[in-house]
Amino acid sequence: MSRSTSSPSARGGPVTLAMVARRAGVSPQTVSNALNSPGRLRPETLERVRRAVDEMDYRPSRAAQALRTRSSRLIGYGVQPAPAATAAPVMDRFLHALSQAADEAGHRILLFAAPPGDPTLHGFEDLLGRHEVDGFVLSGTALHDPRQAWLAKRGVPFVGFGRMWSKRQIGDWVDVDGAFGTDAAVEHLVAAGHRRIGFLGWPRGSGVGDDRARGWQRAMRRHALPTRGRRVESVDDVEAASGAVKPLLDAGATAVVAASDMLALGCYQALRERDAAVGRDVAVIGFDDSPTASILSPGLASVAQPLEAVGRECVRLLLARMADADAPPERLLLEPSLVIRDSCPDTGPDPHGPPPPYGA
Amino acid sequence: MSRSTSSPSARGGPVTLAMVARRAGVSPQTVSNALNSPGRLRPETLERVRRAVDEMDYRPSRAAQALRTRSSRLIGYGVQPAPAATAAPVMDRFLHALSQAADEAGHRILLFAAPPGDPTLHGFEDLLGRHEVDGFVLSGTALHDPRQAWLAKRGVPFVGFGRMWSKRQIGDWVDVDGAFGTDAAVEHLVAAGHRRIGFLGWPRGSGVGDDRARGWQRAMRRHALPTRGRRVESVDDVEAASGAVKPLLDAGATAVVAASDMLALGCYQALRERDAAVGRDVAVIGFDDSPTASILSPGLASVAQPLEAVGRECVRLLLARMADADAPPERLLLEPSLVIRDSCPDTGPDPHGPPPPYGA
DNA sequence: TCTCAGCGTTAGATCGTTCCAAAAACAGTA
DNA sequence: TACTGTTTTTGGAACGATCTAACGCTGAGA
Repeated sequence: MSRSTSSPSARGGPVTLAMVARRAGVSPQTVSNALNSPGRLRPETLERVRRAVDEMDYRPSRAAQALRTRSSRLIGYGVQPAPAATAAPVMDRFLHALSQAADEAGHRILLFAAPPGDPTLHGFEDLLGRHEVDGFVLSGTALHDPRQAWLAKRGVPFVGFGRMWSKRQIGDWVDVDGAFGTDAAVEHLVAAGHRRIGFLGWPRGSGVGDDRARGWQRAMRRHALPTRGRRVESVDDVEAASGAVKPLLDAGATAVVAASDMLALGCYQALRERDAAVGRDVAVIGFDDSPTASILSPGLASVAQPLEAVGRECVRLLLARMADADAPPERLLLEPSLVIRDSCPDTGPDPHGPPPPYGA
Repeated sequence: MSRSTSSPSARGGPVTLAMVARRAGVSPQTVSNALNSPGRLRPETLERVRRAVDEMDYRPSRAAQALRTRSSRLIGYGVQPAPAATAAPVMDRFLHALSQAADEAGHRILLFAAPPGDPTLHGFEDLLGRHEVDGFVLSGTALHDPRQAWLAKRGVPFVGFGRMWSKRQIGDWVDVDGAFGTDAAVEHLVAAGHRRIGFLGWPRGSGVGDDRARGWQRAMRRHALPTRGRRVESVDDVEAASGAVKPLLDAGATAVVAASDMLALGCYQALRERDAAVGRDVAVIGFDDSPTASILSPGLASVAQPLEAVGRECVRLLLARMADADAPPERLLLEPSLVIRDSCPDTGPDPHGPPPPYGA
């Protein structure tokens, strides 16, 4: 019998467990066992049930399963409007990876509109109260984020994309090692012959930004290169960044590592204003590998986050947590990778011409 | 009694309809009526039930509701990795708007990984077979997209973001009037004094691209401006676009309307290569108002899609379709808006200097 | 011979809600 | 008072799956 002729939508309601059981000549529970713990059935019975399931194109009703098992197999993800414009594509790729990983594990991602910074956590409360989700994936974790503590207190499984920047760590998380990324950027620049490498970061106090600054500093120290006065700050805005980076350029930096592609773009603008060429005169490396980076000219070298891996790991940790609430927390730091483009050629700084003044 | 003390998670299982009924001194059915058809209750009874619901912080179980009503109140959305890099933020904003609108209507968005161009439509089949979703929102509709026909044949409610480009129209959709956008762009350029306005589009045959070309052509004709030889084509890639636009610039175009921000960026690059200034020498207008557009320098004027409105309307149409499967199809064309930035100054083309040759 | 554990299977209850039809309460008329 | 008709309320049966406890059967050990 072909699938199409016995298609559920063709006639009547959906195919139920009981219908399959009748056809296979067993009880409904046996069909359930065939699907959930096939080891309990005699091989020939199993085969008979399997055939019936297949012939009737039976699929268990999610609603009934959810009611009975008290588990919806749904994972909540609160969507916020992307704060920085360049961050949107990052979240887009992450969401896709997350959805794919969840699907493969028999779960799905449920979106809910999370008003940014809603202190009442009303959305979470609602989803939980109605048993709509089994757990949450958090992203865009801020410094004093109340969500982790709130969820942990109620014993709700969750995993964060982004570590906790406060001292007290709560729950599982997956994060990208920003320091590793900027460290690698410096390493690459040094290998290309750069010595005067500045850092264009966000204002201190943001966990992510400070982390990225740390990697630059660490690598500079390792190579015995000075860092004092070679770090400037700006909010994530092209104009502001363009202004902020000027002191670095004035002091003769041959390379700039930026905490975001947006900041790197400010660097582009500052260089253009003084008729310097990005890449040839000054190397620039950004962070996030946003779509903008690849379409700029010259292409912006950037530190790319392994978003597919982050999505996969988030799902893995969350499922592990749901399976065992008392397991010790797991925290994962993934390594980003440096994407080299024309803004950062291998040739290094222009060796001829008197080196301009640098430093105090 | 405060909410916190009677919180469901505090002790025992969840608060059920029966528990509320016992407290209010009515039957479970009456509580259900109080929530679903309050008009049937005597005002004082209603008030009593409402108070009990409130005091116990009761929320109906979605699983049980879904099982009984055969409706999950979930809307499926297949996430594909964004094809063009610059398109990602567009989908991000759309998804947020969609989620918000769905939430407000008491529904939620369920993501599922849709392998791009999967002809088996396996994901859809699975979601439907298990009654996981009540309907679908489609996006990224291609020319010979099989999804609409497939869904329509089975009577599944759906709405497309993007019209159908084939002759046969199926189902409801919401789309952005691309021709209106490029028409408005030309209109703006003409008002600023431009006459030699070229169009940098995608290769013919893509519905979206041809639509955007049509608006340019329409506006040019209206102003009795020639279009022959003033339209060039390129795939959505900066390098390719940069090469493709050269003939237009060689012929002395003072303005270029592009079918995407990516193409517009190719135009930026071509102009930079010949030391011409974007905005001053040649005006450029892109399409999509991607984040990249706003952070470029000079800022790229672009046609912005009303994504929030599209999301809202998608949900509205979908709910209407779910309420009445036989209603006549509704199709909505929303107007994009022109975002003016420095790439397109009001002053128009430089009047001095001999006009370079233009045309065959 | 009797007991008992192990095996694959099954009957019956259960999850929390809504639908249906019938019962109860109420109001208005004869 | 009895009768009719209209609210308002309620018991019982689904919805479709899974869980628990127990079924009959076989074979090993006492």
